[in-house]
Amino acid sequence: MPDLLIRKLEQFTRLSALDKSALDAAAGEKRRRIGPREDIIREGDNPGQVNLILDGWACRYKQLRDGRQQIISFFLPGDLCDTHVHVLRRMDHSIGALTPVTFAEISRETLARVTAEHPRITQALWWDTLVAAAIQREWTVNLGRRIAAERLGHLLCEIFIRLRGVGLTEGHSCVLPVTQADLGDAMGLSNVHINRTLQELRGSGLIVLKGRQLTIPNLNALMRDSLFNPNYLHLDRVGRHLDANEASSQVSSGPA
Amino acid sequence: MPDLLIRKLEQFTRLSALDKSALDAAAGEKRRRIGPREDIIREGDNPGQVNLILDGWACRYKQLRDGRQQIISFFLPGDLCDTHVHVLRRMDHSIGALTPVTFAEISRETLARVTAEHPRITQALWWDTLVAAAIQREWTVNLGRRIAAERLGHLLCEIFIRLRGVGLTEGHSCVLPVTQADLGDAMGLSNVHINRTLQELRGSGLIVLKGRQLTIPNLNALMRDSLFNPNYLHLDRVGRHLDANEASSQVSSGPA
DNA sequence: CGGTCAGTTGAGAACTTTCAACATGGGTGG
DNA sequence: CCACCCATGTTGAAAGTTCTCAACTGACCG
Repeated sequence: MPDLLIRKLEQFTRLSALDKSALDAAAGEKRRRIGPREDIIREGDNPGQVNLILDGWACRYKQLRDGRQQIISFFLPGDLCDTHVHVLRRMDHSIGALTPVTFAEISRETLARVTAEHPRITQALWWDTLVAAAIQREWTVNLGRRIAAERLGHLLCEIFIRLRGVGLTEGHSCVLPVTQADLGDAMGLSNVHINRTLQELRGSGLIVLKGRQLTIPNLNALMRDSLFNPNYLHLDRVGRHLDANEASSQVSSGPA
Repeated sequence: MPDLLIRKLEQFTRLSALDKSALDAAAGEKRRRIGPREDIIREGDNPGQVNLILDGWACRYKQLRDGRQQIISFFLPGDLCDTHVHVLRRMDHSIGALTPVTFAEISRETLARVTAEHPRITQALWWDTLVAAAIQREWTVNLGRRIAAERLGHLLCEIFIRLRGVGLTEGHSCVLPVTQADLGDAMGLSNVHINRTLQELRGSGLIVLKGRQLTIPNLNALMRDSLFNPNYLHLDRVGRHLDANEASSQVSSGPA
């Protein structure tokens, strides 16, 4: 069930029962499960269907010739990978699982049909795509201009808020099922420095991290210290005016 | 004239005379000129029309509370800013001019009409959008995992190849009309370190940089030393099979 | 001619990496 | 059940990279 995707999209706009069942059907077509460190798709492959993460964490990543490796973005449950890559001939990066991952493969055709018939889904997927782009931009700022503690704190804020948006937090806690080396690959830091930075954040009481559970006792404090501004996640319900009526209005199609 | 945009898009697919005149007309509707350090649009503003850079360099950027500043991407002549941001309510970053900039404002409605009537333009704009996203991802890798000399070399390769794609190079040379501080803001480095890194690149004969003119005597050498892999620019003419026939085929609309 | 902006230089400080060793915990085979 | 193994996390110390600060140069402009 793409419950999490639906939940995420409803942060932006309400979906009708029909919209939801269409997403349901699309996500039910084909399902796969892979283990950690396995790839969903590799650099150089021909991009095929769209993948919807149902459970587990995955990431985009790229490796340099000499082995250096950078995680470009995280995919959390409810995230769609690459709604439109099929326009390009080859993947310029890989997508791999960080934990065991269950995902749905949605064919291009199915997605095209769903969006053609459900303008509000189209609009919501646009929002999702644009937010994903905004996250990528924010990572540029994060890697370019924040020192290690801010950078890592910023990432944890982002992850917590994204997970909260799909209902995967409990109180002030959520899972953080990745290794410190993974965090390093994402933040452009060494695993050793990630370790020390986590200790620093723990020491100042900003986070509690034991095993794979992260607790952020005071999210506002962590946000402040990490110079985190949630604007870029665009959680301000642009589509709220659509809530009342089920009929969609003014939904564009095409890239314009 | 959006000649440069057309030239860029034709790296991906051929456009018909009709396609081109439609872009021409769209870009001719409204034109503005601003000086360096002026903003085209600011964080928090309501995104309006789509901007097409006709001349000069601009950038996306973001400022942190304490004044730290990061350039998120460069806009070169022929680049479109934000084909779809209107879905979002507010800009989460600013776009500003680095040099005097002339740009065309294309209204949402105009762009929607052009894409509805010209499927091949739609397809080409998709390609452009996806390449822009790929560039953003590559910057993540660049900031996260390349040391200063590689990072700067990588940027110079990218800029040179992008400018070459719109015909703005001459032999091994192109303009580089930004300050060292701008390069620092883009690469997450201090202006002092940019200065020293440029000297290092000059010293190894990889670049010649005088005034605002950049020469890369041996692009392959700079690419090798910077671990630059041009795949992410997707210049492999995916649409080549469309060249023969003027009629478009299999062009999707909507985000699927 | 003074002022401003961009570029350059030196030196010390700050941040981050590397390397190597050690600790911990869960899982597996004997 | 225990011994071992391996992945992950932790620590110390030295090395390397990058930053900051501050001064100085050169070019352009009014």
